[in-house]
Amino acid sequence: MPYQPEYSHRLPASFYCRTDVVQVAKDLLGKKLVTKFDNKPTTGIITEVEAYRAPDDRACHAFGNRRTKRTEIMFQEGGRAYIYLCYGIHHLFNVVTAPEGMAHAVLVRGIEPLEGIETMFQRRGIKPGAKGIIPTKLTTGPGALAQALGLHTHQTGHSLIHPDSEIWIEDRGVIVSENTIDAGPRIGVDYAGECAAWEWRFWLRDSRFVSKGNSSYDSKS
DNA sequence: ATGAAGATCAACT
DNA sequence: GTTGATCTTCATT
Repeated sequence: MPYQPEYSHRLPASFYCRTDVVQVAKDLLGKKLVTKFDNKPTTGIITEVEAYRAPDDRACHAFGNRRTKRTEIMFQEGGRAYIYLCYGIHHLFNVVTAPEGMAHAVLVRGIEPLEGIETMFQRRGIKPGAKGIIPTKLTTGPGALAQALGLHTHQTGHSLIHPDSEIWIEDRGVIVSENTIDAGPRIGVDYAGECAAWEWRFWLRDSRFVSKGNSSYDSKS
């Protein structure tokens, strides 16, 4: 059944705990991702996501329902952060979905910055472009976005629902119709056999803050 | 104890 | 288009 938006609130458990992670991934587009560390809010609209699903998805860390210390978090009830280190450098932020026992997650790959942009530039170690145009590299790509929002592996497992948590997602009432969403294969999962071809990457066609595969917005300074 | 691989990015040529 | 950085996790010895 379709999710009913709630305005001006953290997305509730009922949003995250649905069993169709592909649908949840699409529904996350247009939502507002918020972190508030050290009383510095940084926020942005989610523009690009990928779905991962155990047990049948070979690209998922929990493929075959493999439980390890790292993947354990994905088996918990939806509405938590799963953050892990990639290539020894990048902290990738995922949203855990589905009820307890189903290891599903959505990787957030891009946001359009809204608030706390100064803080994001500082964390990223880059400067604003000419005329105040925000360079897409500020928050495009999962490693970049996590750095801009101050997300780190030590926050893995943190709740997105609990009123005191420092990471959450809001519905601002942005309507994303199906025909403004594009889909394609996930990035960097060529090793995953036939699963590599699944079109479980979704992005807002009209956003600049999308990592690749969208030729009309590539590499414009 | 050891080694291989990885849901990436930036700086090159 | 190619490559180096950098380190945790997991499987194997």
